[in-house]
Amino acid sequence: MTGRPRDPAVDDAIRQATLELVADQGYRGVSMEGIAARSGVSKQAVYRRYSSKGEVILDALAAYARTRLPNPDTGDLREDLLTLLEETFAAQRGVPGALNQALAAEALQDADFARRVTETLIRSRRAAVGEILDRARSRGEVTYPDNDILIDLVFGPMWYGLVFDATKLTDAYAAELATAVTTLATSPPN
Amino acid sequence: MTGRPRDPAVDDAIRQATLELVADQGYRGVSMEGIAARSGVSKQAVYRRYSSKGEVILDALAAYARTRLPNPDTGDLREDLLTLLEETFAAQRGVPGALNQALAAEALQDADFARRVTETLIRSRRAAVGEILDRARSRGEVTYPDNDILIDLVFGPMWYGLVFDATKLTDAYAAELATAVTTLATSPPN
Amino acid sequence: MTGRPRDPAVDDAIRQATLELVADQGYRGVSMEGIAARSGVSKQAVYRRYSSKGEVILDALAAYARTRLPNPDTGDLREDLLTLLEETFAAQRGVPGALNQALAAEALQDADFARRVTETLIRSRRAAVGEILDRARSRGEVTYPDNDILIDLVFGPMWYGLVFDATKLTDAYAAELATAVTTLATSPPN
Amino acid sequence: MTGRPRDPAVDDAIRQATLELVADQGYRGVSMEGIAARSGVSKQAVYRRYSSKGEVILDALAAYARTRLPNPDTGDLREDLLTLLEETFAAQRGVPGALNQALAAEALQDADFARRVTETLIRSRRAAVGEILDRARSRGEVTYPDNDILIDLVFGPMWYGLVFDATKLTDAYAAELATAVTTLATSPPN
DNA sequence: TGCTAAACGAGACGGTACGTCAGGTCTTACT
DNA sequence: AGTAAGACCTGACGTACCGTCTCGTTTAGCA
Repeated sequence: MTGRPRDPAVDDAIRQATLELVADQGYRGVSMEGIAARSGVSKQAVYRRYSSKGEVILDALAAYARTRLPNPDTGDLREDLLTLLEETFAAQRGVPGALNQALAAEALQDADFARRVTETLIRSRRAAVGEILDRARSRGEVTYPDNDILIDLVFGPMWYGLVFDATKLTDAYAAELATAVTTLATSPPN
Repeated sequence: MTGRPRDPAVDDAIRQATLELVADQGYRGVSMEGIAARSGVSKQAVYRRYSSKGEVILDALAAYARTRLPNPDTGDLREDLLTLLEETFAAQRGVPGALNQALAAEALQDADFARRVTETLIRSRRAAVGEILDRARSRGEVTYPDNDILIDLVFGPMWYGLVFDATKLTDAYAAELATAVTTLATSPPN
Repeated sequence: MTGRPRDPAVDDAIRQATLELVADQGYRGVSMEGIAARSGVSKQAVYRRYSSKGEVILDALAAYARTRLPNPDTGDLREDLLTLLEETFAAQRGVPGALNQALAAEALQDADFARRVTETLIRSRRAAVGEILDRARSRGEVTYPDNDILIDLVFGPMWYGLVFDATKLTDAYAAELATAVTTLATSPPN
Repeated sequence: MTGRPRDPAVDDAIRQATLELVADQGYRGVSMEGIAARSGVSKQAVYRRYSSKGEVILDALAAYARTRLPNPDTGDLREDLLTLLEETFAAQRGVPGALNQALAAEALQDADFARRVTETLIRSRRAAVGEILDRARSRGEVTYPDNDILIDLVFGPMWYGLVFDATKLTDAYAAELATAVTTLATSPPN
């Protein structure tokens, strides 16, 4: 039942090759064939681990996310949001951005995959913002009743940017967005 | 000297086949090969008109957009936004939604195409919201200084939804979003 | 120094699976992978015993041949040849025929293997005919000077048939061939 | 209805590459992939013309055969047979021999293909010998009643040799075989 | 020139078979 | 009892083909 254990070096090589390919050529340049070739690994070895291109990308991205999920707690809502957005946007301007674009491209082609992504990645990112809001709410900062819509307002523009113009995601834009969301969240109830 | 004029029936057949394919099978089911086959037209005839799959989709979508760009003017900001969002979301749940998803998928794979889409489609949609805001501003309703970020907050969540879960774009969600943006736009300056 | 002895049940399972596969699906259906799978034995266990597919087949066939090498001695050349050909052809219409075809296919792809087959199988089959001829020669029946060519005329048509049309190898054909070879062998010298 | 005509240069390149591969590496070295690669042609172009490896080889061989089917007519049976056998064996020692081996290997794996080969190649080769025999028969040389078995005795040993030892097919062997078959064909009826 | 039909090179797709190798477990014989 | 050799199973691995597909281009001929 045991058999030869999977070679961790192979796992790493696949992930590494995926990162390189996405970074170099974007989603268009990524193929199962190409990943295998670049990583010096057989196609079998790739397909044994992942059933599709999307899974490879999702896993590569998850590996990133595992190491650094920002969860600032400065005691000030706007500051927290700003920190999170700046860090997140900074990442989106690099390799993780390309990975996210690839992920989105896959999700657009496969509803099932989209659901998997939501459950794997999106949920935890949303939870991070949720916690920031909840903390601020317990401090009495937040008056807006609905967390969900606030979270959509935080991430929606990011994906909008990723799809059509990733260069938009600057620190300045993070500041504007943080201000807007904070303003809304703390607006006096009518 | 001019030669045989292009057959408009061919144009229509291509557009029609594109719509059908997107409607039936989503972006994954769309290919230049398939469009030609379904429309009963040669591949050459397609490539003579469009340089890529993206262009076909963009054109098919532009044809839609030309006919119905909502620009409500009820005299009330929230009402205007709500109307626009409801109409837009309704469309996104149908064929234009699938087209937009296809468009996004293409844009994610080709930065140049993304720019073209921005200039062709996105700009005019944003302008529509900009006009709504400007009218409200001239009525004294809007206090928030920055139109751009408000527009991002209107459209960002829509694309976010299109990528990961199109069913999210309900009338109820339109209402929540309209409320949120209106609240922010009309929040008292500090 | 000694280690665990090889399990004879494994030997049997391999041979049995090989026979079944050849019988069911012919040479095309035979693969080392398949033999291992069908016999419920690991690939290692097969490769430990045989270095190639050809060796497996050769061994399976040798097991057959060991049990029944016809060597009729009726006191009449034609009768002897007829008996031998009928028995041989009868076998060729069954599993041993499929094995011989597989053997030929391997031999055609590997000259070394062809030589091994010649030394293992072909030589003894030829010897059997050689003895029939020698006995007839000692009775004064055979006048033709060259045994080798006579033996080629006995077996050549069989392989010709195995390659292109195994159904040809009927009793009637055995009779015609026995007659022809006998006629030649006993033809008056000029 | 017309479409672009097939490029004859592609046909030639495929045939040429096939010949080279068979000559260099034998049947084992021949693959559809390899043929395409060596000929500098796409796999599609090969599959468009031939449904299998066997068809490629059959066609390459047919092209050979078309140019030189020996049909000697010296007025003497043995002389005719000898000429035909010498020429045929000479060819078998070269590229056509390797092609014939490849053909046989395919035929052994696919009964349908074997039938096709029989109808395409084998039949005409047998007919050539049949004509020689018929001419001799009309001269009163041949007394043996059955052409078919005589033809089997001519070709059987050749295929026997091709399968297990192609070096056997020398001029000396051709002479022995010609003598044997002539002797049988002209043996006095009993 | 527009248009259809089909060929073409390129290369990804998902899969199979080859022969090898790495981790375990189990069986024998020699200490 | 302890140890070492080797059989054996499971399953991973790189290599090489398989036959199919789509892409974007090209070539011929009809309208």
